[in-house]
Amino acid sequence: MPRPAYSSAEREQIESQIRGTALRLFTTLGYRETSLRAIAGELGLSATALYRYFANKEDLLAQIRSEGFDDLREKLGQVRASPAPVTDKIALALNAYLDFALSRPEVYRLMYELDQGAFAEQAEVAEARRQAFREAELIARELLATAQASGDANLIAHLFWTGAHGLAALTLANQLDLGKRYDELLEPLLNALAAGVVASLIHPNAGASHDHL
Amino acid sequence: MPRPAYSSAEREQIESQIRGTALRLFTTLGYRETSLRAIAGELGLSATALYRYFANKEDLLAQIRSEGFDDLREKLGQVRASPAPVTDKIALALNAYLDFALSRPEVYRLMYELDQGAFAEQAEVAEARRQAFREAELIARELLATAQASGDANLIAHLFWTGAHGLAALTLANQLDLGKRYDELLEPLLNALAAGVVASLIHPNAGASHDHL
DNA sequence: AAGATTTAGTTGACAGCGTTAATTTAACGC
DNA sequence: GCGTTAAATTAACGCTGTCAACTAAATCTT
Repeated sequence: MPRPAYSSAEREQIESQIRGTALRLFTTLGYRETSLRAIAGELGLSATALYRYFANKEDLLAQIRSEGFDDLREKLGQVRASPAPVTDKIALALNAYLDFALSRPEVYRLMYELDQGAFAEQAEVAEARRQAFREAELIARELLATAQASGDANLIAHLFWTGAHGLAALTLANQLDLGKRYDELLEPLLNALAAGVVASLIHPNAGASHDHL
Repeated sequence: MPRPAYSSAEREQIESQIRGTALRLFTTLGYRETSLRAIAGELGLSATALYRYFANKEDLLAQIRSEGFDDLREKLGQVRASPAPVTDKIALALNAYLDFALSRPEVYRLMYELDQGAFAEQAEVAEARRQAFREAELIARELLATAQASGDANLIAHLFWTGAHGLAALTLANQLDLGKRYDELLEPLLNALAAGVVASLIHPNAGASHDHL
């Protein structure tokens, strides 16, 4: 018999090392500016050796993305499982989401902002993302049940997700003109978003809420 | 005296042609996959000739971005100037925003999703973006004045912008799990967002609106 | 008419990229 | 030591953005 292949444990460890180095360089230099040669060099390998573990550079990125969505799901899952009153969980989840995005900006950017649309999202990534979204949906469902209100949990989750991503993306892109008022504005923004989510629960089909004006 | 330089009109026309070709190729192939040689080739020029009109590829992108924000500003400006009741303008502006993003997806992507953070946004682009944002702020101000309510127009505009971008970005990235229910969900989503914006007007510092639960 | 001067554009080259094919090195059973 | 198989390397390909050196054209001055 021939030289044995690495055990799946060994293999997974090597893959994890590569992912780790890649992520660190992606974070430092950006995805496009990081070369396979640089990643491999840090590990004492040649660039082409990486092809034994990843189909290509894009596949390496996909694995990092999936890991990111897994982490996000876990964070949201913790909020869902927390003993906090259900009514607070939307705001808590928003905070968790923002926390995640801001504490690991390049991962978040990689998760959302690259090449999307030009190529179809890889199935593995899409699945991880769906599972993370699922957590938001479950919180919405719990909220509906507790409030004994009728409403579309999926719609609420979408509103949540939309607002959270918008806030995270613009913050990361430095496109919120908050300037020095950053801290004073971020919290009201979060609260207003949470209020909007809750409002959509009470009046799922409400228009511009002319009853308030 | 020497050979005269192109008049600024001629120059602007050439630059505009380059931008147009570049945008078309960016839209078709994506920014990274489009080479300067390809752009120049379509115009019957050599790649290096482009350097007479743009400092580099990134600068070419910046000009396209600026144009995009200019167009967005104009669209929002039309909503602001429209004879519609002020209370509808938030929803109308959201629609205009989404319209813009979805009708020119690659431009929108270029405006928001590339390299941001790694490098500082170019001043020219930042200015165009601020002016577009200004339109949202002016609508918010008008809304506040008409309703004779107190509130932070800047905060409202940020909430608007956040929601609009989140919705646009996720839609473009195909990351809204709307599936076949797309049409049924997009409108409620838009309405809920608009309601959230208005709600934040009435209670600028409201929490998770416990008075509703 | 003949430079001189300045702009516009081209040609050629460079280092670096992702990726493939061919090859070498290493680890095992016989 | 041999065959066999896996792991990793080396060499190469075509491509990229960009720079330096050059040519072509157009105008003014003499």
